[in-house]
Amino acid sequence: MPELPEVETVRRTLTQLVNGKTIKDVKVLWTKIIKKPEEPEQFCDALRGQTIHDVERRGKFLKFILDDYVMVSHLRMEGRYGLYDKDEPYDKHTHVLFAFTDGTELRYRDVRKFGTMHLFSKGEEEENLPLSQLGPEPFSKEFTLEYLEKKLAKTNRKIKVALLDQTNVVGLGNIYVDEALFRAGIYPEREANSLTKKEMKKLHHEIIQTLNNAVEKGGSTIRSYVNTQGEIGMFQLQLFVYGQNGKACQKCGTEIEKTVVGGRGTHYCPKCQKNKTKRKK
DNA sequence: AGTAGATCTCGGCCGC
DNA sequence: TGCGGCCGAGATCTAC
Repeated sequence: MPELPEVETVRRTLTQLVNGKTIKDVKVLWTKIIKKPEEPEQFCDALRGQTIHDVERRGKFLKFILDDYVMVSHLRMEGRYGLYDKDEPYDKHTHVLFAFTDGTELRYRDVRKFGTMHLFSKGEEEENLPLSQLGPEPFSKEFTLEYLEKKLAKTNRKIKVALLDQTNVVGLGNIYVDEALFRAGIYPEREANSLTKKEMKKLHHEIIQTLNNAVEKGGSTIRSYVNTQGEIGMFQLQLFVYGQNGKACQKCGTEIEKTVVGGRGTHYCPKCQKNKTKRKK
């Protein structure tokens, strides 16, 4: 569920909470979360004594920059980080604990246990999975209109499916892809290569805008949001279509519909996002 | 090479 | 109260 804006919000908060802290010990209670190295014990051994210098983001992944390593962490659906006092009890959904030398503890909670952590020697993280295949950041100068046009022109996949593909552009998940398509007025099942130049331009703009608005909102309203459990809060933009099925479209009043596209629940306004798949002539 | 579809990760929750 | 089975999001794997 956390997509680029949520991950960015978590990153900003995390950075304020853990930068400069030194790891004294690591406990892994659910080993399947640790994907690299293979032995969780090696994961713990490597991290002991390391100082966190920064927390960065690549797509939906968090990167913890340490002395000699980079820990790459994906929250998947329900992963959360929180800073606690080491003596505070933890619940059954807490799977990884990073104890710092100052008596605080960074804890990873994940009800579904879908999240992942990879530990790389510094400098090796970008050239290996899971980061190596990722497309450009939507806010970067690489993500130009021309780039998007080129990518989408050579595929007849449904536009929603193409946008969820993180090798094309990173950051969009099921929520913001529906929102961006709504804002751009594009039917989610349109073949990517059928988009007109004008639609392409609008879409490119709305991808950036949708994500940027969400980041701004998260950044300004809950800059350092930590709930009473010490957990870092996530934010969600006011949504036009996602989860709004059955409700009136905020732009035209038509009822928002829900279908399945590429196996994903898909929300759209049948009037604002007309199906123009069959273009005449 | 590109892509559709399968697989994998689980606890919550639904219905019986 | 128990339990089989489905759901969901995203990355990755597999087969065409």
